[in-house]
Amino acid sequence: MKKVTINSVASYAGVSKKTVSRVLNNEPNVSDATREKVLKVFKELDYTPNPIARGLAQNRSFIIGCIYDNPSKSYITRVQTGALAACQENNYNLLIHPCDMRGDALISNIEQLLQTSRLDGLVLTPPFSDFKELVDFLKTKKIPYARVASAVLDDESISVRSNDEQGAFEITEHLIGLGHRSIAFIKGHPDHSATEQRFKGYLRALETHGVQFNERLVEEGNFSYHSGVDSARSILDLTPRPTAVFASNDYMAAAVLKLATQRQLKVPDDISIAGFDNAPIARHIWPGLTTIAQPVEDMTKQAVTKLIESIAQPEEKPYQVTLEARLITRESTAQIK
Amino acid sequence: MKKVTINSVASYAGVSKKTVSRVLNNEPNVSDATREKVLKVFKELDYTPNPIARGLAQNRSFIIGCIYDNPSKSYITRVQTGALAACQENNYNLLIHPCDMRGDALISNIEQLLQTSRLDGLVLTPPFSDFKELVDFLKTKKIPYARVASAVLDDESISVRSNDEQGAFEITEHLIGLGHRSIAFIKGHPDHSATEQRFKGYLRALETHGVQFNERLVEEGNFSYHSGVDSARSILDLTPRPTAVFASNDYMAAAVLKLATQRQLKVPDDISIAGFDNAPIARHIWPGLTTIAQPVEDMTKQAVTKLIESIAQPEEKPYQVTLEARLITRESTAQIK
DNA sequence: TGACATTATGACACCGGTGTCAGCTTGGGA
DNA sequence: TCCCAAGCTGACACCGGTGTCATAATGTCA
Repeated sequence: MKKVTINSVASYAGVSKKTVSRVLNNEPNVSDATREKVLKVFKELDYTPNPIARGLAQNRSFIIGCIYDNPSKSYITRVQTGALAACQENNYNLLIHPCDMRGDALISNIEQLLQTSRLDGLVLTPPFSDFKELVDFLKTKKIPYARVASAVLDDESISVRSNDEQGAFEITEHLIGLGHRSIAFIKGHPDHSATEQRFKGYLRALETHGVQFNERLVEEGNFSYHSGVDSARSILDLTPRPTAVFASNDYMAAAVLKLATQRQLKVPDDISIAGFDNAPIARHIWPGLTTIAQPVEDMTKQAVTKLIESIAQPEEKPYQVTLEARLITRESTAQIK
Repeated sequence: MKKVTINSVASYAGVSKKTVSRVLNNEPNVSDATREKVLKVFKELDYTPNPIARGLAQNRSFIIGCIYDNPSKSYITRVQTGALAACQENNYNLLIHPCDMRGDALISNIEQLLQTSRLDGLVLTPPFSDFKELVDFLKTKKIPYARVASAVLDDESISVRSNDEQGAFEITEHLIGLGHRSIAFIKGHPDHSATEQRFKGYLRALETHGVQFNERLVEEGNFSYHSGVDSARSILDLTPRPTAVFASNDYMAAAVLKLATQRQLKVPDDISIAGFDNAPIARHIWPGLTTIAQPVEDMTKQAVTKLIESIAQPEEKPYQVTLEARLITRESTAQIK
């Protein structure tokens, strides 16, 4: 079984390479008869163009990079799912690149990645979506990029987000509606812009409903389960104990639930717990977590689709979209007793 | 800023392209003086070879594909971590390709993938690791592949596994040691070879310790949380109720725990629960799950490293290794009352 | 019917590497 | 001193596509 290349197709069809190339790329100026003939040969010879050769000629790799530094594995999985969907539709590949947000070497690490892999574009997921230094670097290097779940839509680039502030507002409002007035809050990782957004939503809900803000009820977390345990300890030790806890993601909420249960507290009877993200764990534990569902796959898919479009036609075409988040109530929150 | 290519390096250093290529690939027959000179120019010009051009010349893509169809996201994440580690060390990229194990189109789907992406090799993760049809296909196509967590080491290929049977034996033995004699078992997905292995370990432990096997205690699951819920329902409805449940993975074990808790059963006082895999959820819930930890990252890393080696030097070099699994006891199992 | 615009096609260079092979240096042994 | 093997180097083709430009074929209009 010999390799089928553009040359074999050309000679078999009795046309030049270039004509075959034209047919391949749906270029104009090919007569219908010739196009038909070549297409038929494609079928007969079962021809697939070699993306590497094409990449060399066009100085493209047909690979999109996705960088992340996120403690939430389920979030990453969802991002990958969305990105893969977009890539598959456009015959792109996805290169995943976990890296360390903090290290000094970050920028040079990314530069290295771009150099060696010749990526056509980069998807920035939290916390990189709002990492100004990196974004500026990509801008000057003219590397196409798209941002997922960035806090703000402030530039001419591609950015798809969901409304974290509004989500946090709604879930806090839900707790207030259940009669809670002492609602603890666990913040996320300071590098993530979502952290501030979710906190803002919490504050706005308190204010809207005339609930006094109490800064002793706020704990610093970092989105990891472990940090949730620490925060939970502080919160459960408070006297009077808050009647509800809103953690900035489900892992930390799960940690609160675990510690509360260990301490013989009944959830939601003794304390209500709410999370954020609708991670799998939110429905894998008892009681299930009330949380906010974000369309992570959809966000990422849109971002990557637009990114690939912008690679093909590099006019500056901003695409800035905010998708809605949705409250999901489960058993972990209830009317105050 | 102009692109730095092998040509610029060559003319700058005053040697031929080929000599630069020799230095790049550490080939012999380059004088030390020349080598030094070229290496210096590499630094000065900050040269990085273009993997696409190299790929075209050598008919390689420097991309490894990883295919999976696994309900356990955390397992996939761990596989990716291991595979990425090996890839990064060898300047390879990882292409992830979720696909449907059952569909008729599987083989042609994979064929399509290989055609369009020109992968250099494939990592088969469960359930594909033991999918004979696919393995045979790859063999005839002479596509290098490595198998992760396959049930058996029976051929001349690359295969890294951990000892599922022994792990299941140990955890069952642990339960027997705690006084349990009525131990329910939830099987995994029939397509996964681990399913049978774990069941065998369970049986062997019963036999070794003279515990009568009772087939009514065995439920069919499929590794998903949801299937765990169904199995849990049947098991908890049994009279007399078993005093322990061993689920073939942690998600199903978590489902048993959730249902038991919903039904006001105390774990482990009323019923002990054990899982398998040491997934994150095993320590994120209360009580934490007693389980078997497998070196998934390490397995995958070894497999991919060997795979890349075998691509570079395609002599038939089997690499068949079994790593050990480890019992982790947490709060979900206890002495029978 | 002739002049000219438009469409269709192919020859050829090029992308940035690697493989082959020939030619030039060296050094060691006869 | 001469010969030959081994070491070093470069010229050139090649991998499989795409871009540029010249040319051939066709159509249009006066």
